[in-house]
Amino acid sequence: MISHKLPSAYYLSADVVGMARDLLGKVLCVNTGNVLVSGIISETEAYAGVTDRASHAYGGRHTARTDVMYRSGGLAYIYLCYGIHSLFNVVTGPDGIPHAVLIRSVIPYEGLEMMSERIGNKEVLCRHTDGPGKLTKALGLHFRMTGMQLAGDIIWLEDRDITPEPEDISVTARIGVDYAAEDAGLPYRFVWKPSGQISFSG
DNA sequence: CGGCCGATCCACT
DNA sequence: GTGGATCGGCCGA
Repeated sequence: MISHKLPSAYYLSADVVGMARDLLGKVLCVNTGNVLVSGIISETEAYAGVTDRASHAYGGRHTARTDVMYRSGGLAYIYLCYGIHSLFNVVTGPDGIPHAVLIRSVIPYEGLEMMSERIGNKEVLCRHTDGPGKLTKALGLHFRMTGMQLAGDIIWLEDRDITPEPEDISVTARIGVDYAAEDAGLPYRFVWKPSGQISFSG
């Protein structure tokens, strides 16, 4: 069987905004306890290195938590937000450049039974995975998993040739970053709203 | 060591 | 639309 897994080299692009756009339609897979769950990425935000006031690495801040952002692309950066939610980011870019893409929404894809269990045995709908804190709960991603390789066999991304139509993608300012002053309005958020049936060629 | 705060979510009104 | 939950990280003293 063909592997659709994205290779480590995929994550090395220095264009973090382009990466955020490109991740739409990719499949985020998580395998814990020998159970696979996955979702199709439908909303992302770019966080652009040390110059981005909204980034945890702004101004070169480099702490135990943010160290993973500075490493070569292809790692998971997962952190606790508001004391409750784990938020999942894809670390991108070359070594030393702390770029990351926040995954804000996915479309439930595989492992619906496991996802249902995780969200309280409800029927799994898009509304259960359409926020950064919600999708990590459904997929079983936890901030303790930060630093994991994305080309490994616990967390990885796949290219299943799911390609968003350009007209179905909107670009907006990022959510919840008002504190970032002049960077709050940057067009770094990408939202894919499929207008028709999602098609698969792979 | 203390205090503040957050890349959110949900229950209420 | 509003406010509370909830706690690790970060910074200043």
